[in-house]
Amino acid sequence: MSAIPKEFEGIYRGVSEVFPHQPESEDPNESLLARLRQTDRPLRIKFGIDPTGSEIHLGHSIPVRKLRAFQDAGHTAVLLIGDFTARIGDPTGKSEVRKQLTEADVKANAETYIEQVRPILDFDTPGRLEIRYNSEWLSELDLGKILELLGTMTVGQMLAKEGFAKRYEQGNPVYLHEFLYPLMQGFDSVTLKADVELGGTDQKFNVAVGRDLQRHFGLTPQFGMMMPLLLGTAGSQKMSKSLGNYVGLQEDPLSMYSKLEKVPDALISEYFELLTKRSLESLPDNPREAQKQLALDVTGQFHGEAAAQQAQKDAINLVQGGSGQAEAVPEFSLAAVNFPAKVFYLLGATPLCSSSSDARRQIKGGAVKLDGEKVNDPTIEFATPDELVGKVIQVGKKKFVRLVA
RNA sequence: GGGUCGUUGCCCGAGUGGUUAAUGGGGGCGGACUGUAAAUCCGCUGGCUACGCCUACGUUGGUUCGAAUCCAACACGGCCCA
Repeated sequence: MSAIPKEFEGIYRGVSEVFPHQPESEDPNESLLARLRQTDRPLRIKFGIDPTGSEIHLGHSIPVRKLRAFQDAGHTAVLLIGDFTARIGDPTGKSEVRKQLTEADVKANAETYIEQVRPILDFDTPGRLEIRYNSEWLSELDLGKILELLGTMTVGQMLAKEGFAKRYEQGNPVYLHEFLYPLMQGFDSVTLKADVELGGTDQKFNVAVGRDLQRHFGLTPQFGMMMPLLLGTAGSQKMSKSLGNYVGLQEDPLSMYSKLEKVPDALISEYFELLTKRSLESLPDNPREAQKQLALDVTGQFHGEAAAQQAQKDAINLVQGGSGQAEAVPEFSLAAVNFPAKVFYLLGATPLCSSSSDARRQIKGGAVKLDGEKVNDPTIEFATPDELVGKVIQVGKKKFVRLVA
């Protein structure tokens, strides 16, 4: 991607591929730059997200941030909530079929998603944001229309999709209704009259189908703008909730900061590029310093600078043993615990451990501290909440909770 | 529709009647070390206020003192045939 004019740097930052891509061309259908320069109206930038879970993470935030960059350049962000498609499940990247969700699940998830992206997008400037649900048109499709969609592609073309081909070759099931997914996503682009569709690199096929369908329905095909998949905090695989290596957008400032300040060195510059506006030349040489600035920057985006600063102070205090000094530690109400309570039971009740059995293991593993003092015996018992109120309990180096009445 | 093989814990994948909550790997978590990183080493990785009890190997029944392991039916999937 050479010679991006300064005015479009924000739009092109961290992008791995744009297609079609004829940078020399002045044809607004072959070059996104040409389109951006020549357009006489705000472009419609589509990003779709399927509400398949209740929580989204930094990986999802990348295309959303890109939407924001387009908004800031005067274009219209079209945030598509795939409430209909969520129920089929995007086969992309899956080695097996995703389980189907109920309508109620999907609806509940969709509502939280909008709240979660609120800090990123411009919700206020008129004309800059459009939120749509694809059940609006997909649930209306009749068989005739569906057949028309199906008729635009051959099985061979479908099998060109990496995921399908691989599963098919490995003898894993590929269901016919999965073939509909790329077509539905493409039809979304038709309905929304998208000029550009954003997505992770794994979405290239689906976005390309959108182009084909738009052409089929007599529209100008959209551009595809693909972004790298964010690697998870452990550094080896893509960020994903099921792999447990994610940073959720809803996490409290301290957890968010704590996770980000220990991302592997190898990921620091990529995180900066994809999650912040910092110029990569301005990053400090000292990786420790870079981690801190990264954590501060990203946490600040979601919680405000003051909260991020506080999280940094708290993180330092907590780790250096001055446990009680931290202020913005998330609270956990002891009202949810029956007394007398043993530590492991108490800990199992907090979000720090997944179960009381897990809590026991963590204690045995030497991971647990109460107000900075290591807890060795899982069966220590507290008769009443009184002696616990105000204390900070922690598991490992980045999970803390303050006990309150 | 017929034949045949298969269905194991987050994932992959061993296990073919009795120390099997189930080998191993991946992933994750924790500890040591370090820069709260990486690499390396070590531990943990069903549930239960728990020295015991409960639930687990597609589902439901059956055989047996005893089954993830044997039998039957069903469900789902792969391959071959139609």
